[in-house]
Amino acid sequence: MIVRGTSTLMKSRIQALILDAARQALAAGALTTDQFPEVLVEEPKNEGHGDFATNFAMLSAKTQKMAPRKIAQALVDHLGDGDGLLERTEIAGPGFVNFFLQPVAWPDLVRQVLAADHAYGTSDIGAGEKVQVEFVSANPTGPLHVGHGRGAAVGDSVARILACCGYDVQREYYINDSGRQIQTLGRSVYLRMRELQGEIVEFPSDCYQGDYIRDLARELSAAEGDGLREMDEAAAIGHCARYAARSITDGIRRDLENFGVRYDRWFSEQSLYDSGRVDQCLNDLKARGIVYAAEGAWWFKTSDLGDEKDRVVVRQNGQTTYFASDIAYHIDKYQRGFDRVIDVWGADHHGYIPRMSAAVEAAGHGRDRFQVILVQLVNLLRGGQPVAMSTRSGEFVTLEEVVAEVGADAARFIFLTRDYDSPLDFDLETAKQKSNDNPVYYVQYVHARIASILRKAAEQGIPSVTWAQRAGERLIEAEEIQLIKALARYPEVVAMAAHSLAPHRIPFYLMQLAALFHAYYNKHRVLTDDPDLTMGRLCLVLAVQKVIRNGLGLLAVGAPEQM
RNA sequence: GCGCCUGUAGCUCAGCUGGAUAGAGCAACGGACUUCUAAUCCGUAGGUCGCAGGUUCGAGUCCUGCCAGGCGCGCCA
Repeated sequence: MIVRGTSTLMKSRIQALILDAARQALAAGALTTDQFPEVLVEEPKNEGHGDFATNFAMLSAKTQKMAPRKIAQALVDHLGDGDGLLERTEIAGPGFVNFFLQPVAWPDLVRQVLAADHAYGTSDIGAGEKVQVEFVSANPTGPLHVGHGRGAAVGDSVARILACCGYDVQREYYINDSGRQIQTLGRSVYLRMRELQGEIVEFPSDCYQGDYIRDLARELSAAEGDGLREMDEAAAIGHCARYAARSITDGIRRDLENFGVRYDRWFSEQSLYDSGRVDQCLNDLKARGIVYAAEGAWWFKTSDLGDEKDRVVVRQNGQTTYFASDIAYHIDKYQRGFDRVIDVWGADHHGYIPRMSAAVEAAGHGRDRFQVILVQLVNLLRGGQPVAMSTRSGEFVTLEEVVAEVGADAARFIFLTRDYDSPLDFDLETAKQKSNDNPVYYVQYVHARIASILRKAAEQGIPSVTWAQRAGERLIEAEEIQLIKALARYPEVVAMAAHSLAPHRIPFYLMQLAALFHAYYNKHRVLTDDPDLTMGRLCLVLAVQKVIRNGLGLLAVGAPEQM
């Protein structure tokens, strides 16, 4: 793993030392085999256990056929000091080797952070792999609600994290602008228009009930009501459908932009039909016997590929199902050259995964190239009380309303401060609070506070913060070393978030870093009478500020200069 | 009935893919502002990691079986 700007990062240096010691020990006959496990280095929770520790000896016990503590001893006996990096080592517990670093080894990391700046935390672990992240993809039949907001925050953040780690990422929104629901949308608008024109119409319960349908009807009526009256009903409904879908899609795009989310591509489902790719795909699958006719319909043999039963792709009435266009869509994704496709779905769609995976596999792509992030549902609360949400009745709180009430930063942070595998209670009152119940401000406050220090420093005649060895050497307080260690961890946190598609690691890391900073701030002054000490501390807090900014950037949350 | 997700402090949640004495915030209690922003900090208290087995040097983490909650199980999307 190459982590830019941190190739001399402590952990990898320790790993190298351990591996080297193991080889030396083997050469000296102190070990029995070169079957070494992966060298795992961790930071012990307990400070008494050193700066780093490895469980190499325990993991090797079986293959080496030796007692763990004896292996540990062999390692320690052949360990170099890493050019003065190590102060001492010890063997502890069942066979841990604990490493204690020279305290002076840490401040240089501040220099590295400052030098890397925006690039600190970026890496090449993605190696340019082409990844597509498709998220939200809500049907253009109504405005986005909070659940979509969670999906948007997760999808966008995953994309940012992957891009940060050297993946070639594309964000895409799939517009379901075809099919029966769009017809229903058109009919809903059409009927509301006739209502506006004074007709008494019975509005069916399976039509979209929300007020936004009336708004659309009003707009359309004002713009081209006359023309529509002259059309026959079917043509008018079709026209209404296209108008409404386009208008709602525009609204969705605007809401997402206000939420900090931009897509590289908006992909139309209808375009798959227009270009004949759905038919082409079905014919191809029929030719291969994967799609077969039965009971007057066409079925996909998903049961051969792990699904519990076969699925219909063309109904008895000749109409395709959504599954049919989804197959064509996903095949198209791979044809566009993506090595990996990530779909972000609401948890209520989880039953769809086996058949989609089956389709991807049938198209000749490995299952590891298709990943679904299932985002659990959002319970919207106000002051602890559930807020009624029902798409059917049209009574729901839209994403736009939530963003207007609590702000995009707070909303995004809350969405991302929970594992998407867990359901989320989103309390509007809590989200508005500027307290520690609402950690986005806690983290942003660090950035603002440091900005304030830097302004003050400039007033006192220190216009720029520049690293100097003798200044860095003054960073010896325990809180300072702790802060630097936290900074050192950042690139790994990002890499891990990318590897396990776990954006929530970023906010948790930032909260931890913020806590260390606030504690430091309360205990020590940055601006002192001692120029070297002051410069050393300015370097440190500037490095903290940069990491906070970089981290918040992965969440698309702002880093304010003042609050 | 079957499948997926969840179950960790009073509440909301982490727990780095199996490591050493399980953490944070809120709420509670007690402290700290003539100082670079108190949207902050320090301290106290709070636990049978849903339950029971199993795997091994070692389990909140992995496997099995239960229990509870959420979501799904259509020729709907």
